[in-house]
Amino acid sequence: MISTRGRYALRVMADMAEHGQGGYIRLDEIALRQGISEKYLEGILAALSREGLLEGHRGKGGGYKLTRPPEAYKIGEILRVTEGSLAPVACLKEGAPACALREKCRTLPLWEELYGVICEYFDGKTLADILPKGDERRFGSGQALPLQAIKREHRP
Amino acid sequence: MISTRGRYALRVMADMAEHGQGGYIRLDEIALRQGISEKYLEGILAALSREGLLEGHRGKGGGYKLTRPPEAYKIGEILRVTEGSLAPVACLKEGAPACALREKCRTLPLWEELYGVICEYFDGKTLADILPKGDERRFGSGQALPLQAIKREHRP
DNA sequence: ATAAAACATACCATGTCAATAGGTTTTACG
DNA sequence: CGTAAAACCTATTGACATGGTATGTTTTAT
Repeated sequence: MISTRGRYALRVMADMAEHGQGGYIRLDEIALRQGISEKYLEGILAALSREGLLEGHRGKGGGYKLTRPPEAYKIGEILRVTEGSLAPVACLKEGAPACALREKCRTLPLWEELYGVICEYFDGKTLADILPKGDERRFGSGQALPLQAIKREHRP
Repeated sequence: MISTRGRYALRVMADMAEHGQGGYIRLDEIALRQGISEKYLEGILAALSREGLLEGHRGKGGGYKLTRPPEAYKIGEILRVTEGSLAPVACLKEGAPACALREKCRTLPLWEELYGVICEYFDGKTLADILPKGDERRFGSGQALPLQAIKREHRP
């Protein structure tokens, strides 16, 4: 199951895409809007920042901002950073101890296929897909360069 | 994430389809073959029995057996009985407290669609789909139970 | 110099999971 | 009958994750 960590992350990223005009957004502002505990949110944004999905700026006037246009964030990417893994069963997680019955297991193929379905689902959608229709905010550079390519990549 | 409860349930149902010839199979036999704690398995089989997916018979010569042919068990059904719900997020579970931001939530449609994908996946497969190819065991033709044969088959 | 903000670390309360323990009923069979 | 075999039932445990809190430290604009 997807925990609040990943769900909050998605909501917050969407919030930033909607409310950020290219400038930094303060954490407490986001927490207030989304009804999330400030301190708890800190840990989530820290992880997203560490992995480069967000850029944090310290000190007065600081905050966080997106580093890419919404179309360039795969939902799966955001969830993996915050949830760790999207594997539906423990034995498919990275670093999981090899199952002794692996070869005989009747259900392993089932989980593997489901894992594929889930990844396809989450990697086939971007942050832009969960924004209100027509919310095409211009970002810093505003270059169209990667946009169509990205869209084509994920929307066959 | 699917816990061991649901995963064990599937493996055990498959085991019973493979090794039961219409007769009752003792719990400890299954636990041994599948490498599952006997006592833990008790609780799982009890639930499946309570919901009518299995029939339990007490006393000497008792055990469990399937109540239908494998094709008639949807994977989703087995998992729901043992896992409780297949909802990918807490807010979609039955009896979950209504989310205050439900109407504004950017991510709710995402979870709802995923929930649909998961249900489709699990309800589109049956127990027969995880059995070895060509394993069309007769049911109801209750031949005498070859328990010794089973034991010999699986003890190296 | 100061205040605002991100960043970092440790802690806690709760709940679930997997497993175990110790019993009670039911049933076949000699 | 009596007995052993089996399912059934209830409670407890230890480990772990989750969601959240507390208490700082660094950086930065003014």
